[in-house]
Amino acid sequence: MDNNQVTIHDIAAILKIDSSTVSRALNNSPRVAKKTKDKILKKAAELGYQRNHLASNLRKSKNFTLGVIVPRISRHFFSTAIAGIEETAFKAGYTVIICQSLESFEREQSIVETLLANRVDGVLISISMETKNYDHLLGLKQRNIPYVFFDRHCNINENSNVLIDDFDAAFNATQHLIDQKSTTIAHFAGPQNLEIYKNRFKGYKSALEKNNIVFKEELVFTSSLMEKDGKLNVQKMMNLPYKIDGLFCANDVVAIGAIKYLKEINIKIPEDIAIVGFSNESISSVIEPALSTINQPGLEIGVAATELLIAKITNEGEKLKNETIIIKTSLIERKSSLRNS
Amino acid sequence: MDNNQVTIHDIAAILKIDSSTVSRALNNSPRVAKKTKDKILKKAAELGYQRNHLASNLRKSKNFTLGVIVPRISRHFFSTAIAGIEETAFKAGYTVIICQSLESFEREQSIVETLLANRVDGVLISISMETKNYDHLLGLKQRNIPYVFFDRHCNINENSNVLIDDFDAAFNATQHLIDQKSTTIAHFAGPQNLEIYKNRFKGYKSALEKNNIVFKEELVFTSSLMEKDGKLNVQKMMNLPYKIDGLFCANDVVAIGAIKYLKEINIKIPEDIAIVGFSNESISSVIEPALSTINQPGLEIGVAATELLIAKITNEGEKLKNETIIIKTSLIERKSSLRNS
DNA sequence: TATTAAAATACAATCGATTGTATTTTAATA
DNA sequence: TATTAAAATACAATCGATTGTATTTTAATA
Repeated sequence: MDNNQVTIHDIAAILKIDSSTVSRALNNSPRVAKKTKDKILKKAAELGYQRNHLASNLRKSKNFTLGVIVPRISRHFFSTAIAGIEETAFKAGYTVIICQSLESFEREQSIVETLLANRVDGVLISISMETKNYDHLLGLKQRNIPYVFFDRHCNINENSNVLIDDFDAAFNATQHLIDQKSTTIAHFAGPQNLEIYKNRFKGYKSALEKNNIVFKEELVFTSSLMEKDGKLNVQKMMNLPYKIDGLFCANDVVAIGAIKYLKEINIKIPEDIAIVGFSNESISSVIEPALSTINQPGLEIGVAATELLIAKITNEGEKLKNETIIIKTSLIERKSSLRNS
Repeated sequence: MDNNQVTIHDIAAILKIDSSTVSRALNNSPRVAKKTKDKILKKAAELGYQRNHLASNLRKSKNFTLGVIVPRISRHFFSTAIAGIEETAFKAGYTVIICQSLESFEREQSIVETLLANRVDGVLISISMETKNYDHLLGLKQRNIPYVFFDRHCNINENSNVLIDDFDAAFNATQHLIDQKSTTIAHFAGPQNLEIYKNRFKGYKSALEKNNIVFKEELVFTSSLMEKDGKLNVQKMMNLPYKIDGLFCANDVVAIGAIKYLKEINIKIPEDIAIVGFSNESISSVIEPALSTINQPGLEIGVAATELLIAKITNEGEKLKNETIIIKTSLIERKSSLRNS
């Protein structure tokens, strides 16, 4: 099968030298004389030697494999994050196993089990909407396998995370709606067991307070943020005795659902109601009116999370302290919220 | 590091039995007595034994790793294909290395090199727009590493492919435009070095012929099918001395670009010009008017390609003949082309 | 019961690289 | 030149599982 793969033993035999010296030379050990090293490297290049990672990793009892758990690969944010993860991991010599929870807690649990069975060296995780407890991550802790949350993290302490400042972004989004003369602003919130949605909610609330707008519980509609939820939320919203003229959505998908339905029932965006979403999915610049949203740099988040994870794996001995990295977001102002232009 | 991982030797020692017997029992070899097998499996379960794949694969000199080369992970079609690939590969015990060519031939070449260095057991590839020759795949052939093209294949024979019938789909799309009373139909074509775009072009042409519409070279605009190309193509198209009332685009992205610009210059879709795209990206149902398109089932294609590749890897001895699997597509009729409703 | 074949198990080498320890070679100093 | 320390290299075990061959045990038959 592996027909003519060159090994260190082939090189050793040709040069009449021990394979341990060849190994050390290829790893640039100071224990090998410069002259010998050169000779070995030259011959290795000549024969087209390529290290057998299986053997190397077996000996070092390291897998050079990372597990990645995301809700859904095909979401634009996650696919760009994965691009960053793959690239960073690959450069550092790691292979990546990508798994989708599909927002199911049960699936997420079994994925963790499988990753453990595959002896990953570390895990990147963005938890599902159903995830409310974290016992399924204990196995990782027990086996001393480091993990880093990205985007959808959890609220237990002593974790490493790569996040955006959801509170801040939501605050800015809401403030923007207020700046555009919205006075009665609704919020389509995500599952409140997830920190990110909790913080987006808080940011919304805080912006209202700061502008002396009374917060009304009835204006908050919590759902799984699917497109259909956008329609359902709008229907409920329309039954309220308020003239709602602003809407901050916890993601773009639910905002798109809302826009589609609002147009159906002939409500003008942004004149009657100004809307801001969250995440900058690619659909958001295409819908009409184009959706204002928070840009969430997936690639950058993926890269940072992977770098942090690898640092944790590598410096395991020194017990790298837990770190939380915050990646900057920005508000993209589009037609769905711009009343002045 | 790997603190308390149980090995076959641990089980062997406890049961006072040889590790080779333990290995055979765990692999359900007929050489081990049922009674012994049961004893071993029970103890293995009790100790939470998990096979060390590194050791196993080293011995079998197999990597259980597949390489995947796609132009861009974040394209909806590819991200869903990857979901299918990951899942199928994982079930069969394979890990997947995902690489993006980003439509660059140079990058594609170096990716193949890296995959070789990583000793993948097989490769799934959807070639870049720049790829015009296939010498970079010779290394795979030489080392007897099977590969399967999916979607973007190439025209050299003796390959395995999982494709859609681009000709047929394009024919149907064009026929649909004709059925909707289009008489002068333009085509936004993709790079003609790629078979898929060649076939889409041919399908378009064939539908015209069948309906006795004279094919005009000037109505074909070839580009890289980016969004900006949509605008550029429309500008060129508008300078022609024809009243174009139908447009078949080789992908959705260029169609979206076209629609956006056509709206800017106040041309009515579908009344003035009916449009059909290709691939069913998620943006296509969101644009207004919603874009008619060809549904290209990414997940299914990914699954089929992976199954075919693994079959080729597994039956290497028997030299599985090259196979081309065609996955069914369907025309999704939306507002951008429906004049009758 | 003795003999023989078949079944079950043990032995030992192996996949390829790494690494602690032992040995040899080289260079430095008396 | 003889002695000693340092540098370079060789030896050998190891990571954990697999697999061909040898040996032992069991069952079948005379």
